[in-house]
Amino acid sequence: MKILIVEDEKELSTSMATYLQRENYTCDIAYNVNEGRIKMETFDYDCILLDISLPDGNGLQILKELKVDKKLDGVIIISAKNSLDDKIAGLNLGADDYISKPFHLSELSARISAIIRRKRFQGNTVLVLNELTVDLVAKTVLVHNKPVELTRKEFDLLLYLLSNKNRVISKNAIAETLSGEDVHLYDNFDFLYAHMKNLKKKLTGAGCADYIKSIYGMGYKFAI
Amino acid sequence: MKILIVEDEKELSTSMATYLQRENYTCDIAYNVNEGRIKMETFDYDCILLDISLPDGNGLQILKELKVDKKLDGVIIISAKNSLDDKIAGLNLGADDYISKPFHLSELSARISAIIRRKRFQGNTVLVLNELTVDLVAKTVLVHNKPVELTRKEFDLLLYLLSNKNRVISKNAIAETLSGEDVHLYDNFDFLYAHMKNLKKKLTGAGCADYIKSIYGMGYKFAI
DNA sequence: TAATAAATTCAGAATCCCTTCAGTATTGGC
DNA sequence: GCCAATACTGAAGGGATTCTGAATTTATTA
Repeated sequence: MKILIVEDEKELSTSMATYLQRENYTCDIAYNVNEGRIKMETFDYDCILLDISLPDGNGLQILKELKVDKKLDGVIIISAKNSLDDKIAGLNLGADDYISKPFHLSELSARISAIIRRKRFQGNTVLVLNELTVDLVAKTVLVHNKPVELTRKEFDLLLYLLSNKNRVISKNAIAETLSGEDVHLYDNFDFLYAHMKNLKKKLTGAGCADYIKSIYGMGYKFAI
Repeated sequence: MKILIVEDEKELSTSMATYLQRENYTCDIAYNVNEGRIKMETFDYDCILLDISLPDGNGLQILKELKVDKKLDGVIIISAKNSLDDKIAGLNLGADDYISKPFHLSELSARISAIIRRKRFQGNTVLVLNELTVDLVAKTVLVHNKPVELTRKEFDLLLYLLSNKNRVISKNAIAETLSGEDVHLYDNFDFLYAHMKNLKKKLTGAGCADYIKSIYGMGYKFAI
Protein backbone atom coordinates (compact mmCIF):
# COMPACT_ATOMS: atom_id res chain seq x y z
CA MET A 1 0.00 0.00 0.00
CA LYS A 2 1.36 3.34 -1.05
CA ILE A 3 1.56 6.46 1.01
CA LEU A 4 2.65 9.93 0.03
CA ILE A 5 4.19 12.09 2.72
CA VAL A 6 4.12 15.82 1.93
CA GLU A 7 6.26 17.28 4.67
CA ASP A 8 9.26 19.60 4.50
CA GLU A 9 10.81 18.87 7.90
CA LYS A 10 13.29 16.33 6.74
CA GLU A 11 13.82 14.61 10.05
CA LEU A 12 10.11 14.13 10.62
CA SER A 13 9.35 12.99 7.10
CA THR A 14 12.11 10.40 7.10
CA SER A 15 11.18 9.02 10.49
CA MET A 16 7.56 8.81 9.34
CA ALA A 17 8.68 7.00 6.22
CA THR A 18 10.89 4.58 8.13
CA TYR A 19 8.20 3.81 10.66
CA LEU A 20 5.57 3.27 7.99
CA GLN A 21 7.88 1.19 5.85
CA ARG A 22 8.34 -1.07 8.84
CA GLU A 23 4.58 -1.42 8.90
CA ASN A 24 4.88 -2.62 5.32
CA TYR A 25 3.72 0.52 3.58
CA THR A 26 5.52 1.92 0.58
CA CYS A 27 6.33 5.59 1.09
CA ASP A 28 7.14 8.50 -1.15
CA ILE A 29 8.21 11.84 0.27
CA ALA A 30 7.55 15.25 -1.25
CA TYR A 31 9.21 18.24 0.38
CA ASN A 32 6.96 20.97 -0.95
CA VAL A 33 3.65 21.73 -2.61
CA ASN A 34 5.01 21.44 -6.11
CA GLU A 35 6.67 18.09 -5.62
CA GLY A 36 3.57 16.86 -3.91
CA ARG A 37 1.35 17.91 -6.76
CA ILE A 38 3.57 16.18 -9.32
CA LYS A 39 3.72 12.93 -7.37
CA MET A 40 -0.02 12.88 -6.85
CA GLU A 41 -0.60 13.33 -10.56
CA THR A 42 1.87 10.63 -11.41
CA PHE A 43 1.03 7.91 -8.94
CA ASP A 44 -1.95 6.49 -7.15
CA TYR A 45 -1.70 6.64 -3.41
CA ASP A 46 -3.79 4.80 -0.87
CA CYS A 47 -3.23 7.62 1.59
CA ILE A 48 -1.73 11.09 1.53
CA LEU A 49 -0.23 12.75 4.60
CA LEU A 50 -0.36 16.46 3.97
CA ASP A 51 1.43 19.08 5.99
CA ILE A 52 -0.30 22.46 6.01
CA SER A 53 2.66 24.81 6.14
CA LEU A 54 5.10 24.11 3.35
CA PRO A 55 7.97 26.22 2.02
CA ASP A 56 6.32 27.09 -1.30
CA GLY A 57 2.73 27.40 -0.21
CA ASN A 58 -0.14 26.05 1.80
CA GLY A 59 -1.00 22.38 1.81
CA LEU A 60 -4.68 23.24 1.77
CA GLN A 61 -4.10 24.49 -1.76
CA ILE A 62 -3.36 20.97 -2.93
CA LEU A 63 -6.46 19.77 -1.17
CA LYS A 64 -8.57 22.22 -3.17
CA GLU A 65 -7.12 20.98 -6.43
CA LEU A 66 -7.60 17.39 -5.44
CA LYS A 67 -11.20 18.13 -4.67
CA VAL A 68 -11.74 19.41 -8.19
CA ASP A 69 -10.13 16.29 -9.63
CA LYS A 70 -12.10 14.16 -7.18
CA LYS A 71 -8.92 12.41 -6.18
CA LEU A 72 -9.08 13.51 -2.59
CA ASP A 73 -9.42 10.08 -1.15
CA GLY A 74 -7.57 9.27 2.03
CA VAL A 75 -5.98 12.57 2.97
CA ILE A 76 -4.73 13.17 6.50
CA ILE A 77 -3.90 16.75 7.33
CA ILE A 78 -0.81 17.34 9.44
CA SER A 79 -0.46 20.66 11.15
CA ALA A 80 2.05 22.18 13.47
CA LYS A 81 -0.34 24.77 14.69
CA ASN A 82 -3.03 23.38 16.82
CA SER A 83 -5.39 25.78 15.22
CA LEU A 84 -9.00 24.88 15.09
CA ASP A 85 -9.28 27.02 11.95
CA ASP A 86 -6.87 24.84 10.03
CA LYS A 87 -8.62 21.75 11.25
CA ILE A 88 -12.01 22.96 10.13
CA ALA A 89 -10.68 24.27 6.83
CA GLY A 90 -8.96 20.99 6.12
CA LEU A 91 -11.93 18.84 6.94
CA ASN A 92 -14.23 21.13 4.98
CA LEU A 93 -12.00 20.76 1.97
CA GLY A 94 -12.55 17.04 2.18
CA ALA A 95 -9.66 15.72 4.24
CA ASP A 96 -10.49 12.47 5.98
CA ASP A 97 -8.64 13.08 9.17
CA TYR A 98 -6.46 15.51 11.03
CA ILE A 99 -3.45 15.06 13.27
CA SER A 100 -1.40 17.79 14.88
CA LYS A 101 2.29 17.84 15.61
CA PRO A 102 3.90 16.47 17.55
CA PHE A 103 2.22 13.11 17.30
CA HIS A 104 3.05 9.55 18.09
CA LEU A 105 3.94 7.54 15.05
CA SER A 106 1.73 4.71 16.26
CA GLU A 107 -1.19 7.13 16.39
CA LEU A 108 -0.49 8.19 12.83
CA SER A 109 -0.20 4.58 11.76
CA ALA A 110 -3.53 3.73 13.38
CA ARG A 111 -5.26 6.53 11.53
CA ILE A 112 -3.74 5.51 8.25
CA SER A 113 -4.91 1.94 8.58
CA ALA A 114 -8.39 3.19 9.52
CA ILE A 115 -8.50 5.30 6.39
CA ILE A 116 -7.28 2.53 4.17
CA ARG A 117 -9.86 0.20 5.67
CA ARG A 118 -12.51 2.79 4.93
CA LYS A 119 -11.36 3.19 1.34
CA ARG A 120 -10.79 -0.41 0.51
CA PHE A 121 -13.23 -2.24 2.74
CA GLN A 122 -15.96 0.26 3.59
CA GLY A 123 -14.55 0.60 7.08
CA ASN A 124 -14.96 -3.04 7.98
CA THR A 125 -12.34 -4.48 10.26
CA VAL A 126 -13.41 -8.05 9.70
CA LEU A 127 -14.28 -9.47 6.30
CA VAL A 128 -16.46 -12.55 6.23
CA LEU A 129 -16.78 -14.40 2.92
CA ASN A 130 -18.56 -17.67 3.57
CA GLU A 131 -16.04 -19.98 5.21
CA LEU A 132 -13.26 -17.39 4.90
CA THR A 133 -12.76 -14.74 7.56
CA VAL A 134 -10.08 -12.05 7.39
CA ASP A 135 -9.41 -9.80 10.35
CA LEU A 136 -7.74 -6.65 9.12
CA VAL A 137 -6.74 -5.44 12.57
CA ALA A 138 -5.57 -8.71 14.06
CA LYS A 139 -4.04 -9.61 10.71
CA THR A 140 -5.36 -13.11 10.93
CA VAL A 141 -7.15 -15.41 8.52
CA LEU A 142 -9.65 -18.09 9.44
CA VAL A 143 -11.08 -20.82 7.26
CA HIS A 144 -13.98 -22.65 8.83
CA ASN A 145 -13.03 -20.83 12.04
CA LYS A 146 -9.61 -22.36 12.07
CA PRO A 147 -6.55 -20.14 11.72
CA VAL A 148 -4.51 -20.26 8.55
CA GLU A 149 -0.98 -18.91 8.80
CA LEU A 150 -0.08 -16.64 5.93
CA THR A 151 3.18 -14.90 5.26
CA ARG A 152 3.24 -11.15 4.88
CA LYS A 153 3.18 -11.25 1.08
CA GLU A 154 0.44 -13.84 1.02
CA PHE A 155 -1.65 -11.75 3.37
CA ASP A 156 -1.12 -8.62 1.30
CA LEU A 157 -1.99 -10.52 -1.83
CA LEU A 158 -5.19 -11.82 -0.32
CA LEU A 159 -6.17 -8.33 0.81
CA TYR A 160 -5.58 -6.94 -2.64
CA LEU A 161 -7.68 -9.64 -4.21
CA LEU A 162 -10.44 -9.05 -1.68
CA SER A 163 -10.46 -5.30 -2.18
CA ASN A 164 -11.13 -6.05 -5.85
CA LYS A 165 -13.57 -8.84 -5.25
CA ASN A 166 -15.29 -10.09 -8.42
CA ARG A 167 -13.12 -7.89 -10.58
CA VAL A 168 -10.29 -8.99 -12.80
CA ILE A 169 -7.01 -7.45 -11.73
CA SER A 170 -3.91 -7.42 -13.88
CA LYS A 171 -0.70 -9.11 -12.90
CA ASN A 172 1.04 -5.78 -13.25
CA ALA A 173 -1.20 -4.21 -10.65
CA ILE A 174 -0.76 -7.13 -8.30
CA ALA A 175 2.98 -7.18 -8.81
CA GLU A 176 3.18 -3.50 -7.99
CA THR A 177 1.34 -3.83 -4.70
CA LEU A 178 3.32 -6.90 -3.77
CA SER A 179 6.75 -5.61 -4.66
CA GLY A 180 6.27 -2.14 -3.29
CA GLU A 181 8.28 -0.71 -6.15
CA ASP A 182 7.14 2.51 -7.72
CA VAL A 183 7.52 1.87 -11.41
CA HIS A 184 8.99 -1.40 -12.34
CA LEU A 185 8.84 -3.33 -15.54
CA TYR A 186 8.59 -6.94 -14.63
CA ASP A 187 10.45 -9.21 -17.01
CA ASN A 188 8.42 -12.04 -15.57
CA PHE A 189 5.83 -12.71 -12.92
CA ASP A 190 7.46 -15.77 -11.45
CA PHE A 191 7.46 -14.36 -7.94
CA LEU A 192 3.78 -13.60 -8.29
CA TYR A 193 3.02 -17.10 -9.50
CA ALA A 194 4.86 -18.48 -6.51
CA HIS A 195 2.94 -16.39 -3.98
CA MET A 196 -0.34 -17.07 -5.71
CA LYS A 197 0.28 -20.77 -5.69
CA ASN A 198 1.23 -20.80 -2.01
CA LEU A 199 -1.75 -18.67 -1.01
CA LYS A 200 -4.20 -20.83 -2.95
CA LYS A 201 -2.65 -23.97 -1.53
CA LYS A 202 -2.91 -22.75 2.06
CA LEU A 203 -6.52 -21.67 1.65
CA THR A 204 -7.81 -24.71 -0.19
CA GLY A 205 -5.67 -26.92 2.04
CA ALA A 206 -7.65 -25.57 4.99
CA GLY A 207 -10.92 -26.41 3.26
CA CYS A 208 -11.61 -23.09 1.61
CA ALA A 209 -13.27 -23.06 -1.79
CA ASP A 210 -11.02 -22.03 -4.64
CA TYR A 211 -12.25 -18.50 -5.01
CA ILE A 212 -9.13 -17.22 -6.73
CA LYS A 213 -9.52 -17.68 -10.46
CA SER A 214 -6.82 -17.24 -13.02
CA ILE A 215 -8.08 -15.45 -16.14
CA TYR A 216 -5.84 -16.42 -19.02
CA GLY A 217 -4.09 -13.45 -20.53
CA MET A 218 -5.84 -11.04 -18.18
CA GLY A 219 -4.92 -11.63 -14.58
CA TYR A 220 -6.76 -12.91 -11.56
CA LYS A 221 -10.12 -12.59 -9.97
CA PHE A 222 -11.44 -13.33 -6.50
CA ALA A 223 -14.84 -14.66 -7.48
CA ILE A 224 -17.46 -15.13 -4.82
CA MET B 1 1.20 4.10 30.28
CA LYS B 2 0.69 7.79 29.84
CA ILE B 3 -1.04 10.17 32.20
CA LEU B 4 -1.83 13.83 31.78
CA ILE B 5 -2.01 15.96 34.90
CA VAL B 6 -3.93 19.20 34.46
CA GLU B 7 -3.22 21.06 37.68
CA ASP B 8 -1.93 24.56 38.30
CA GLU B 9 -0.61 24.16 41.83
CA LYS B 10 2.95 23.47 40.94
CA GLU B 11 3.92 21.71 44.15
CA LEU B 12 0.99 19.33 43.94
CA SER B 13 1.36 18.57 40.27
CA THR B 14 5.06 17.79 40.54
CA SER B 15 4.59 15.58 43.57
CA MET B 16 1.81 13.76 41.74
CA ALA B 17 4.07 13.34 38.74
CA THR B 18 6.97 12.09 40.83
CA TYR B 19 4.81 9.63 42.69
CA LEU B 20 3.20 8.30 39.54
CA GLN B 21 6.49 8.08 37.71
CA ARG B 22 7.70 5.80 40.46
CA GLU B 23 4.70 3.64 39.67
CA ASN B 24 6.01 3.50 36.11
CA TYR B 25 3.55 5.86 34.56
CA THR B 26 4.72 8.45 32.11
CA CYS B 27 3.42 11.85 33.15
CA ASP B 28 2.81 15.10 31.37
CA ILE B 29 1.80 18.21 33.27
CA ALA B 30 -0.36 21.01 31.97
CA TYR B 31 -0.73 24.10 34.15
CA ASN B 32 -3.90 25.51 32.64
CA VAL B 33 -6.91 24.78 30.46
CA ASN B 34 -5.19 25.82 27.27
CA GLU B 35 -2.08 23.72 27.76
CA GLY B 36 -4.25 20.81 28.74
CA ARG B 37 -6.35 21.11 25.63
CA ILE B 38 -3.28 21.18 23.39
CA LYS B 39 -1.68 18.16 25.01
CA MET B 40 -4.85 16.16 24.84
CA GLU B 41 -5.27 16.87 21.19
CA THR B 42 -1.70 16.00 20.51
CA PHE B 43 -1.16 12.86 22.51
CA ASP B 44 -3.11 9.86 23.56
CA TYR B 45 -3.35 9.44 27.28
CA ASP B 46 -4.45 6.39 29.17
CA CYS B 47 -5.73 8.60 31.92
CA ILE B 48 -6.30 12.32 32.48
CA LEU B 49 -6.28 13.94 35.92
CA LEU B 50 -8.25 17.11 35.61
CA ASP B 51 -8.39 19.88 38.16
CA ILE B 52 -11.62 21.86 38.13
CA SER B 53 -10.39 25.31 39.05
CA LEU B 54 -7.64 26.48 36.76
CA PRO B 55 -6.18 29.94 36.20
CA ASP B 56 -7.62 30.43 32.72
CA GLY B 57 -10.93 28.69 33.11
CA ASN B 58 -12.85 25.73 34.36
CA GLY B 59 -11.64 22.20 33.86
CA LEU B 60 -15.15 21.07 33.14
CA GLN B 61 -14.88 23.05 29.93
CA ILE B 62 -12.24 20.64 28.63
CA LEU B 63 -14.45 17.76 29.59
CA LYS B 64 -17.23 19.12 27.42
CA GLU B 65 -14.93 19.36 24.44
CA LEU B 66 -13.57 15.88 25.00
CA LYS B 67 -17.08 14.60 25.06
CA VAL B 68 -17.73 16.08 21.63
CA ASP B 69 -14.61 14.39 20.26
CA LYS B 70 -15.55 11.19 22.07
CA LYS B 71 -12.10 11.05 23.60
CA LEU B 72 -13.26 11.29 27.19
CA ASP B 73 -11.94 7.96 28.26
CA GLY B 74 -10.30 7.71 31.65
CA VAL B 75 -10.81 11.13 33.17
CA ILE B 76 -10.51 11.67 36.91
CA ILE B 77 -11.79 14.98 38.20
CA ILE B 78 -9.79 16.68 40.93
CA SER B 79 -11.39 19.40 42.96
CA ALA B 80 -10.41 21.46 45.97
CA LYS B 81 -13.92 22.10 47.00
CA ASN B 82 -15.68 19.04 48.12
CA SER B 83 -18.67 20.32 46.33
CA LEU B 84 -21.31 17.86 45.35
CA ASP B 85 -22.25 20.13 42.48
CA ASP B 86 -18.85 19.86 40.85
CA LYS B 87 -18.81 16.14 41.36
CA ILE B 88 -22.18 15.65 39.76
CA ALA B 89 -21.35 18.02 36.94
CA GLY B 90 -18.11 16.21 36.25
CA LEU B 91 -19.57 12.74 36.28
CA ASN B 92 -22.48 13.91 34.14
CA LEU B 93 -20.02 15.21 31.63
CA GLY B 94 -18.56 11.76 31.40
CA ALA B 95 -15.70 11.71 33.88
CA ASP B 96 -14.89 8.25 35.14
CA ASP B 97 -14.06 9.14 38.70
CA TYR B 98 -13.77 11.96 41.15
CA ILE B 99 -11.27 12.72 43.91
CA SER B 100 -11.24 15.75 46.17
CA LYS B 101 -8.29 17.56 47.65
CA PRO B 102 -6.54 16.87 49.79
CA PHE B 103 -5.98 13.26 48.88
CA HIS B 104 -3.38 10.61 49.46
CA LEU B 105 -1.26 9.89 46.45
CA SER B 106 -1.73 6.19 47.04
CA GLU B 107 -5.48 6.76 46.80
CA LEU B 108 -5.02 8.55 43.52
CA SER B 109 -2.77 5.83 42.23
CA ALA B 110 -5.32 3.17 43.10
CA ARG B 111 -8.03 4.99 41.19
CA ILE B 112 -5.79 5.45 38.19
CA SER B 113 -4.92 1.81 37.96
CA ALA B 114 -8.59 0.92 38.34
CA ILE B 115 -9.46 3.15 35.43
CA ILE B 116 -6.68 1.87 33.24
CA ARG B 117 -7.72 -1.68 34.02
CA ARG B 118 -11.24 -0.84 33.06
CA LYS B 119 -10.10 0.67 29.80
CA ARG B 120 -7.61 -1.99 28.81
CA PHE B 121 -8.98 -5.13 30.36
CA GLN B 122 -12.68 -4.49 30.74
CA GLY B 123 -12.32 -3.90 34.45
CA ASN B 124 -10.62 -7.13 35.34
CA THR B 125 -7.95 -6.88 37.97
CA VAL B 126 -6.74 -10.41 37.51
CA LEU B 127 -6.30 -12.01 34.13
CA VAL B 128 -6.42 -15.77 34.04
CA LEU B 129 -5.26 -17.46 30.87
CA ASN B 130 -5.07 -21.18 31.52
CA GLU B 131 -1.94 -21.77 33.61
CA LEU B 132 -0.99 -18.10 33.43
CA THR B 133 -2.35 -15.61 35.93
CA VAL B 134 -1.56 -11.93 35.85
CA ASP B 135 -2.54 -9.71 38.73
CA LEU B 136 -2.76 -6.16 37.49
CA VAL B 137 -3.01 -4.69 40.97
CA ALA B 138 -0.28 -6.63 42.70
CA LYS B 139 1.73 -6.63 39.47
CA THR B 140 2.53 -10.26 39.89
CA VAL B 141 2.56 -13.16 37.52
CA LEU B 142 1.78 -16.73 38.39
CA VAL B 143 2.36 -19.82 36.31
CA HIS B 144 0.71 -22.94 37.66
CA ASN B 145 0.07 -20.89 40.81
CA LYS B 146 3.75 -20.31 41.35
CA PRO B 147 5.14 -16.78 41.16
CA VAL B 148 7.34 -15.75 38.28
CA GLU B 149 9.50 -12.68 38.82
CA LEU B 150 9.39 -10.31 35.89
CA THR B 151 11.20 -7.03 35.49
CA ARG B 152 9.18 -3.89 34.82
CA LYS B 153 9.75 -3.96 31.09
CA GLU B 154 8.95 -7.62 30.90
CA PHE B 155 5.73 -7.04 32.80
CA ASP B 156 4.79 -4.10 30.60
CA LEU B 157 5.57 -6.13 27.54
CA LEU B 158 3.41 -8.99 28.74
CA LEU B 159 0.59 -6.57 29.51
CA TYR B 160 0.76 -5.04 26.08
CA LEU B 161 0.70 -8.43 24.46
CA LEU B 162 -2.25 -9.43 26.61
CA SER B 163 -4.19 -6.28 25.85
CA ASN B 164 -3.83 -7.25 22.21
CA LYS B 165 -4.47 -10.94 22.69
CA ASN B 166 -4.77 -12.89 19.45
CA ARG B 167 -3.80 -9.88 17.42
CA VAL B 168 -0.57 -9.37 15.55
CA ILE B 169 1.15 -6.27 16.87
CA SER B 170 4.05 -4.62 15.12
CA LYS B 171 7.47 -4.19 16.62
CA ASN B 172 7.06 -0.47 16.01
CA ALA B 173 4.04 -0.36 18.29
CA ILE B 174 5.61 -2.52 20.96
CA ALA B 175 8.77 -0.46 20.99
CA GLU B 176 6.79 2.73 21.40
CA THR B 177 4.82 1.49 24.37
CA LEU B 178 7.89 -0.03 26.02
CA SER B 179 9.98 3.07 25.70
CA GLY B 180 7.26 5.27 27.16
CA GLU B 181 7.45 8.83 26.11
CA ASP B 182 9.90 9.67 23.38
CA VAL B 183 8.83 10.27 19.83
CA HIS B 184 11.92 8.40 18.92
CA LEU B 185 12.57 6.12 16.02
CA TYR B 186 14.60 3.03 16.70
CA ASP B 187 17.35 2.14 14.30
CA ASN B 188 16.90 -1.44 15.38
CA PHE B 189 14.78 -3.62 17.64
CA ASP B 190 17.58 -5.34 19.51
CA PHE B 191 16.36 -4.23 22.92
CA LEU B 192 12.94 -5.56 22.06
CA TYR B 193 14.35 -8.91 21.01
CA ALA B 194 16.20 -9.09 24.31
CA HIS B 195 13.13 -8.39 26.44
CA MET B 196 11.02 -10.72 24.38
CA LYS B 197 13.54 -13.50 24.76
CA ASN B 198 13.81 -13.04 28.52
CA LEU B 199 10.06 -12.86 29.01
CA LYS B 200 9.46 -15.97 26.95
CA LYS B 201 12.24 -17.79 28.77
CA LYS B 202 10.87 -16.94 32.20
CA LEU B 203 7.35 -17.98 31.29
CA THR B 204 8.17 -21.22 29.54
CA GLY B 205 10.83 -21.95 32.15
CA ALA B 206 8.06 -21.91 34.76
CA GLY B 207 6.03 -24.37 32.71
CA CYS B 208 3.89 -21.94 30.79
CA ALA B 209 2.94 -22.79 27.23
CA ASP B 210 4.66 -20.71 24.60
CA TYR B 211 1.80 -18.36 23.84
CA ILE B 212 3.95 -15.61 22.42
CA LYS B 213 4.41 -16.20 18.74
CA SER B 214 6.76 -14.35 16.48
CA ILE B 215 5.15 -13.59 13.15
CA TYR B 216 7.93 -13.20 10.65
CA GLY B 217 7.93 -9.79 9.04
CA MET B 218 4.85 -8.65 10.94
CA GLY B 219 5.49 -8.64 14.66
CA TYR B 220 4.30 -10.70 17.60
CA LYS B 221 1.09 -12.24 18.78
CA PHE B 222 -0.12 -13.58 22.10
CA ALA B 223 -2.09 -16.52 20.81
CA ILE B 224 -4.40 -18.37 23.16
C1' DT C 1 28.90 5.51 47.37
C1' DA C 2 29.19 0.76 46.55
C1' DA C 3 26.68 -3.17 45.20
C1' DT C 4 23.23 -5.09 42.60
C1' DA C 5 19.77 -5.47 39.15
C1' DA C 6 17.96 -4.08 34.86
C1' DA C 7 18.12 -2.23 30.27
C1' DT C 8 20.44 -1.96 26.13
C1' DT C 9 23.94 -3.01 22.72
C1' DC C 10 26.55 -6.11 20.13
C1' DA C 11 28.06 -9.82 17.10
C1' DG C 12 27.47 -14.26 15.59
C1' DA C 13 24.08 -17.93 14.76
C1' DA C 14 19.77 -19.68 13.39
C1' DT C 15 15.66 -19.29 10.93
C1' DC C 16 12.39 -18.00 7.60
C1' DC C 17 10.57 -16.77 3.29
C1' DC C 18 11.10 -14.24 -1.11
C1' DT C 19 12.70 -14.86 -5.40
C1' DT C 20 14.58 -17.40 -9.04
C1' DC C 21 14.98 -21.25 -11.98
C1' DA C 22 14.04 -25.22 -14.74
C1' DG C 23 10.80 -28.14 -15.96
C1' DT C 24 5.81 -29.07 -16.72
C1' DA C 25 1.05 -28.07 -17.69
C1' DT C 26 -2.55 -25.40 -19.69
C1' DT C 27 -4.63 -22.22 -22.88
C1' DG C 28 -6.29 -20.31 -27.19
C1' DG C 29 -5.37 -19.56 -32.13
C1' DC C 30 -4.58 -21.86 -36.21
C1' DG D 1 -4.31 -31.65 -32.95
C1' DC D 2 -0.21 -28.67 -33.04
C1' DC D 3 2.23 -24.74 -31.65
C1' DA D 4 3.48 -20.72 -29.22
C1' DA D 5 2.35 -18.17 -25.41
C1' DT D 6 1.03 -18.16 -20.92
C1' DA D 7 0.60 -20.09 -16.36
C1' DC D 8 1.83 -23.45 -12.71
C1' DT D 9 4.87 -26.25 -9.76
C1' DG D 10 8.55 -27.86 -6.57
C1' DA D 11 12.98 -27.14 -5.12
C1' DA D 12 16.96 -24.40 -3.78
C1' DG D 13 19.92 -20.27 -2.89
C1' DG D 14 20.50 -16.23 -0.74
C1' DG D 15 19.13 -12.34 1.76
C1' DA D 16 16.43 -10.41 5.25
C1' DT D 17 14.74 -11.16 9.81
C1' DT D 18 14.90 -12.85 14.29
C1' DC D 19 17.19 -15.12 18.13
C1' DT D 20 20.76 -15.76 21.50
C1' DG D 21 24.39 -15.23 25.07
C1' DA D 22 27.55 -12.14 26.63
C1' DA D 23 29.28 -7.50 27.32
C1' DT D 24 28.36 -2.85 28.38
C1' DT D 25 25.83 0.88 29.99
C1' DT D 26 22.30 2.60 32.90
C1' DA D 27 19.21 2.55 36.83
C1' DT D 28 18.01 1.09 41.47
C1' DT D 29 18.84 -0.27 45.97
C1' DA D 30 21.22 -0.67 50.35
